Amino acid sequence: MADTHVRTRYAPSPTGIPHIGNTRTALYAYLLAKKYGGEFLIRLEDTDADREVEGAAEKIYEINEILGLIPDESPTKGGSFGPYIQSQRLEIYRKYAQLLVDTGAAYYCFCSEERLKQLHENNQFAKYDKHCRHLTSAEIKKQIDLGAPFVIRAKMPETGFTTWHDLVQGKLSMPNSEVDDKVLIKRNGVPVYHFAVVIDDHLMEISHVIRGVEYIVSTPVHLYLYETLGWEPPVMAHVPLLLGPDKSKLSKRHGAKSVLGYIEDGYLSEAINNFLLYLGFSYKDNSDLLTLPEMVEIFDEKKIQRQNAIFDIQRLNYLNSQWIKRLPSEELFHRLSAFIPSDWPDEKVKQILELVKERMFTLRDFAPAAEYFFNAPTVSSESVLVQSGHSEEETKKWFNIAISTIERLSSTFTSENLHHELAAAQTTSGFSPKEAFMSLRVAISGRSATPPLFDCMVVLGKEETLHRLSKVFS
RNA sequence: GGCCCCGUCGUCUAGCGGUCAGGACGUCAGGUUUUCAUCCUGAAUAUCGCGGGUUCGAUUCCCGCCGGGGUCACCA
Repeated sequence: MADTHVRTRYAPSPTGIPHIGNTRTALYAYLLAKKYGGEFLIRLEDTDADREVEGAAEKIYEINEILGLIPDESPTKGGSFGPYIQSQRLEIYRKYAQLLVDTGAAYYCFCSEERLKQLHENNQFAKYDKHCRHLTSAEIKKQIDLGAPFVIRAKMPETGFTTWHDLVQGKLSMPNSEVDDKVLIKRNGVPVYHFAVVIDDHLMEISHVIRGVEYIVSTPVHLYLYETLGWEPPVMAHVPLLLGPDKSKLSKRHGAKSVLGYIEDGYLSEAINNFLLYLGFSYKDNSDLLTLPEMVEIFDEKKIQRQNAIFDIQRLNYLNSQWIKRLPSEELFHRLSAFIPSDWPDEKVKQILELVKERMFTLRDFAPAAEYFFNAPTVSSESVLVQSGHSEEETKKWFNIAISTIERLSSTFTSENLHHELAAAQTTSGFSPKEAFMSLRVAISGRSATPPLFDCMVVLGKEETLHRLSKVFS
């Protein structure tokens, strides 16, 4: 492979926002191209205008942008093999379709939709009966002259096998008798996927076709087209599917979101990339945190699995929590902006982030964990007494000691000093450390689980800490 | 149903004729911590889908079965 110039492509259809399994294929295509110093491009396969969803293309580009899967050539960026939108290449396809008809590799089919529908009703698994395959040239001319609508079908070989070496699946073989005479050009003159991919992949000099295993069965048609056109076919790499927890194909039903959905849920692009890489791939123990450039480095197409992988959110959570810890504070702070109220002061958020980030699995975990720093919680004296394990009288006394201890700390309101002074006070209070500090914790936060108590007090500030402490029994 | 692909702990996987079948996530236990989380340590979890072969020896090779998946559009 070292002697072929590698060019891969991600060829989505703008029929919706691609789910995460789809994006994994894009990742693999990107990694393969970059590993060999080649190009990665995006081509929009919009040959089915009816299914097109407005804005989908933009979302697709956005996903690649977010993950860093930046194309060298694309509809928006352009390139010397453009246009990269199939609906703008219709003339090109027609030219080659005509060529195929002229050389006898394809033929006109005048069958009505009703006839085809009938065929399907008779046998839902039936292939086209090749009715028009044997039309005489006189019959064809007559129909054409009549202005009869037609489609162009591939004249597939009827015997033998189509065999090829798949980069991830190994040797693959299909009996030609199983292959349908696929429609290449629709009645409206627009090519069908099978035709457009072949033409474009060749014209755009794609060296490796990376796509999901659902395309394995249509590969014989593609290979037939390459052969009759006299073109060298690209290397085929059919990657496995992503399955839901119930082992069925990942779908919306499983909450199969797009990358955009995961970003909204507070997952970092780094973690998503990392997660996607390890789903159906192996590198060490599949838990290393890898950046995109590092992935390019270690990527090995031979290590792509052949079995479908089940989407496991727990692993994504793990990877995300690790990336949250690893990201520089400033960067993490920026990513957090979409997940917090805009009126929370930056400096305070940053302080809290340092305390909270090792407790976060997603960016969404921050706001609930930081909320009480900004809005004083309502704390009942009962909830404090539960923690203190002493009578209200004794607890009040301890709180007064704590309050006056804190008041004595002036310019030295640090975690270390608080710890030192309050620990000393606690020793003579008759309260155990747990009783003493858990009651204070609940008093200032309203909860029994928070970051280290004294750190919280520092973030709160002396005034606010005293205020919350004295409020409990007032 | 035809054709094609796949089958190692719950999950992602290592393994490429002789291994105590290894790691990671998750789970459980312990340690650290005034709490939670992190972190550290340890443990459990796979008769390698089943049944036949081949072989001195099969998770590794072959066959059958079973199970799962894909596909059979003028959708991609």
